[in-house]
Amino acid sequence: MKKPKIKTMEELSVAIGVSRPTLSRYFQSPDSVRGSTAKKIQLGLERVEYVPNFFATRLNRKSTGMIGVIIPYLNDLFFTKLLESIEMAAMDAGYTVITQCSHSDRAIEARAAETFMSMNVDGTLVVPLGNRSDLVVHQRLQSRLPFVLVDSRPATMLEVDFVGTDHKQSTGLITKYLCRVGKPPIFLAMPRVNFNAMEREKAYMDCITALGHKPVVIGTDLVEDQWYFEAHGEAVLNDFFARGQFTDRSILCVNDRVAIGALRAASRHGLVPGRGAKGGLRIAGHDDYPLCPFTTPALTTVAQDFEAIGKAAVSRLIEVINNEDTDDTPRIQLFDGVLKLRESA
Amino acid sequence: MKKPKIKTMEELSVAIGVSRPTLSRYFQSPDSVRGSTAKKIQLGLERVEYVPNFFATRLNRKSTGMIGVIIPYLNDLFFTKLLESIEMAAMDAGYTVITQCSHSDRAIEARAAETFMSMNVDGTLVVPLGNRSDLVVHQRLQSRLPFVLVDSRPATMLEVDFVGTDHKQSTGLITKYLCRVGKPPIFLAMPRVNFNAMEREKAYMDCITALGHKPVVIGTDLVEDQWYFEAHGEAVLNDFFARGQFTDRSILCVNDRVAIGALRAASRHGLVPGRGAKGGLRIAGHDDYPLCPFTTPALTTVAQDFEAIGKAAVSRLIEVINNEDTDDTPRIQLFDGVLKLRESA
DNA sequence: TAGTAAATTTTACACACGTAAAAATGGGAG
DNA sequence: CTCCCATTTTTACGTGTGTAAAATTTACTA
Repeated sequence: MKKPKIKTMEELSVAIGVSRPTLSRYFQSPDSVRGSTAKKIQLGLERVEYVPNFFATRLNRKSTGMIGVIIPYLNDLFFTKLLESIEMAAMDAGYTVITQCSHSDRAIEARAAETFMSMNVDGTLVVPLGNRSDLVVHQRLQSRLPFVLVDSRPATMLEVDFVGTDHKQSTGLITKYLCRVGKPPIFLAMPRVNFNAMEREKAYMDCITALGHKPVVIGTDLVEDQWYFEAHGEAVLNDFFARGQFTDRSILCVNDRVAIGALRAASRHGLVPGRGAKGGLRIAGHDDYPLCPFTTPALTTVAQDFEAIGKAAVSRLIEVINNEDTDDTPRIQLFDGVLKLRESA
Repeated sequence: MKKPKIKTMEELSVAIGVSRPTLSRYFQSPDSVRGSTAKKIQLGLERVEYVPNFFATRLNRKSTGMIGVIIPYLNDLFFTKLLESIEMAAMDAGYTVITQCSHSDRAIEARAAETFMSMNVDGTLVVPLGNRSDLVVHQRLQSRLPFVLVDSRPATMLEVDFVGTDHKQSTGLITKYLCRVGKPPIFLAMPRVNFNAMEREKAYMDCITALGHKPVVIGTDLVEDQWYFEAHGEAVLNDFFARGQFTDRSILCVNDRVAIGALRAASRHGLVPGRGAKGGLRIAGHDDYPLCPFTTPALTTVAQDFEAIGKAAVSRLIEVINNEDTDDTPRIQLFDGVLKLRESA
């Protein structure tokens, strides 16, 4: 049974026997037309194939009901989790989410911003590329429409609404834990292109210094392509282990993906990191990447609250969209990390 | 320096001193206006802040230049890789990609389809939810606009353009390899909700039978929530290993995520799977999940060609969009898997 | 320098729907 | 049964841009 296809509301209105504006009102809220009319329209809609035109719908409306989300890349379950929570929250609030991935490319990120502006999205959530982002683009976006920064923030955008993890707290938490159960940890870092990575490195330094230990940071030089975190972790530690260094230390990795590489390096050298391990080697990460429970040994880490961050970002954005913020000071929301003790440390 | 914001092309045209349609033509192709005029417009654009309205732009155009992509869920690096390749290919071809994730929910998937139809996208690429998809929705989508199925296809949609992996070939490849180097493998499957999983299971059965061995399939019952593949793999094998079963067998897992769980189960029981391993235990997967090189031991698997699949899907879709297909028979493109020998088998 | 063909710019209408204001309708009270 | 008020429906115009056809300009030739 093929229903006749109807392209415009106009045609639909003659087909059903109601005026077009009445249909318009019905689609926006079925309650806004008389019950008998609503019923008539419903019946009519069942007999034909019609979908309203998205563009025409939004063209002359004050609000488009869309939220734009910019994500730096997809091949990372952290962003993927975050995005999931954002999309769900936005959907629940009745918004259509348009996600654009910048694929680690500032030009693509800029284009995404342009797209959002031209689409008149009600607001944007942006997870920046790190210091590869074109900050001018972010600034323009921010000055044009409701804007909330998520997960990571450029040093030049401190006066903007932000939702993320309190890295000082989270990194401090695991640093202290490691100090408690073994030798003070060294820090396996990353090339300094990522704001969060830098924040964690700094938090480690502060914490370990405060505890009276000497900080040791390794892995800040670029070894592999910078987005292959696991490869980076493995490569760096392979070098050290090969020279017999750090084989009996606690190693705090800047994030779980680096830690997964670290675990790999350890196993290559016949080392088994763990809490009560004989050698004293311990490896810990940060984020609670979904695969942590399944590594060998299972990775001890600090969990970021993806769920909470996503939800908070969306609700803050909606607040700004609705102009519900009383004052002008930027709202910074930082969520605590939670220790996830497993086997590796 | 704040540039004056200009909202419409009309305003822009008076600001620059050119007629509005001339601007329209300029934006669509700067070459289509006289050089001197183009220069004048360029200069004007540098002095003001203007972005054309996305909706108005597409409203009265035959082609919207957009491609809709539906993905079942994001928390899986396989889909993430595939999506990346699709987005890049589409972008290169000059299309704007709108991605909607169905988040394992048929209602969300249906809404995404609706959105695409109302946006008049030029075509859609859909990776279905498996047998949880609302097939009526897919059918409607397919009958309304250019449509290519990717990665997995419902048994009821065999007469549709499709791009994916040749699971018979890929699974056969690794099955034969395992038979060659050790005992004939058993197959660690999944609850039968996923078309690819079912195809691989069948391919295993056919291949192993053809080789004169008796097929053994485990893990078809639902143990954990069905999208936690790793947990499923671990739980199933834990049971068997605890009973001392299959500890000296080759185990072919339906995919790498399940295999990661399997590796975990092995290590829990003090088993070390591997090529020349003492016990005879071997574990292999399917997909070449990006983390395979970093598991302990590194996972032997069959690689799917994400790159090729994504590109082929996009270029086929564009072909259909441009009506370049000579005949009416659906075009099925299956890519071969490639053996990735690492340590685990 | 005038005339003509080609290229460019304008005019005018179309796109599909939102929405305020005007007209019509329905229901209830007297 | 009639009249009036509250809803609902309709009329009419707005949204920002695409595009075919008409008008103009440009470049070139004779």
